[in-house]
Amino acid sequence: MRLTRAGEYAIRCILYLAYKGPGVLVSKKEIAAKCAIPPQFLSKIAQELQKARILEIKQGPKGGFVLTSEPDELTLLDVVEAIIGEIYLNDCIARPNQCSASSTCAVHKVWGKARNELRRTLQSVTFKELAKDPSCIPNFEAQSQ
Amino acid sequence: MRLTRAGEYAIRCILYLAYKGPGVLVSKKEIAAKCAIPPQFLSKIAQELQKARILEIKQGPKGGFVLTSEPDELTLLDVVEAIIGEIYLNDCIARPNQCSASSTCAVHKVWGKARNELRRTLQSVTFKELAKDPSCIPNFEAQSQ
DNA sequence: CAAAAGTTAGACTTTTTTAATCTTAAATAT
DNA sequence: ATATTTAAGATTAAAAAAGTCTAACTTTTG
Repeated sequence: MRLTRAGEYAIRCILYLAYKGPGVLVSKKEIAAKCAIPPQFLSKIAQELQKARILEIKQGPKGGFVLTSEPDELTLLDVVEAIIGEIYLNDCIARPNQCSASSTCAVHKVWGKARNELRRTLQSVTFKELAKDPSCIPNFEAQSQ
Repeated sequence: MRLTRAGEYAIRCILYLAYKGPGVLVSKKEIAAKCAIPPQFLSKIAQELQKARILEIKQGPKGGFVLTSEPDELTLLDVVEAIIGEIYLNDCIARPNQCSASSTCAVHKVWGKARNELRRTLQSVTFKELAKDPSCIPNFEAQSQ
């Protein structure tokens, strides 16, 4: 019942990009260093984020990542689900057809409610708000480049 | 971000015991069959539930498990946390000292809030209520013993 | 246009976690 | 005493997560 490390990295990466501002290109190297993310792993994460149209990857020298979505429209939920897929808290809710229990089951209802609340909470926070405080970026204070 | 199978099994097992009533001894074999839980795995789960003082194990012939807690005081959260430990939704919140970001970080606050909501939701439901509807027990309808 | 710098994409490996099973031992009703 | 039932810990198997490697592709710049 934990967010994966890939999910945490994705949040940090987008937080950093949001802090720099949408449209600003930042090199992978810089992001990896500032956010303490293994560079190759960051590539994979960025690919997923690009698929979700959250950022764009620019190749070649002077390449890097650019935030394409608006920080005030981009939520924590968007980024988390781009990486780990739609959030479900248990398998029964995720695969109702495989579960022998009826959909009216009381336990199901609780997990469904919990899931909705969690998604709503993550959706209520935008990166515009989050980027006001860059303290969640591990090496934010460190020398640039 | 999913409940483990052990957690699901634990819920079913307790649901079954709660349906039978507190103080009623039910054999492991019966529970395993009715709740579709591998018998040996059920043993391990029961041991954890005993440690948490939710049920008691009785050995020997005519042995089995007895629910020792009151169904109207026993919550989903109690059972889930007995098996998977205290719920945390991300590592930063679970191990704040290992996380380099400050505890005042905005991202942390959101995850902390989400965690509290989730725990509160699971805590708001007792097994007395849940046991009214046994449809979450896979083979509930099947022939008894 | 060729070389250098930077990134991609997918396969592969390692590590960790989860799930389940096996084996030997212990408890207890009859 | 014995048959039944469960315990406890070791072990194995399977699945998921985390990270790395290799070869190829893009793009800037001399």
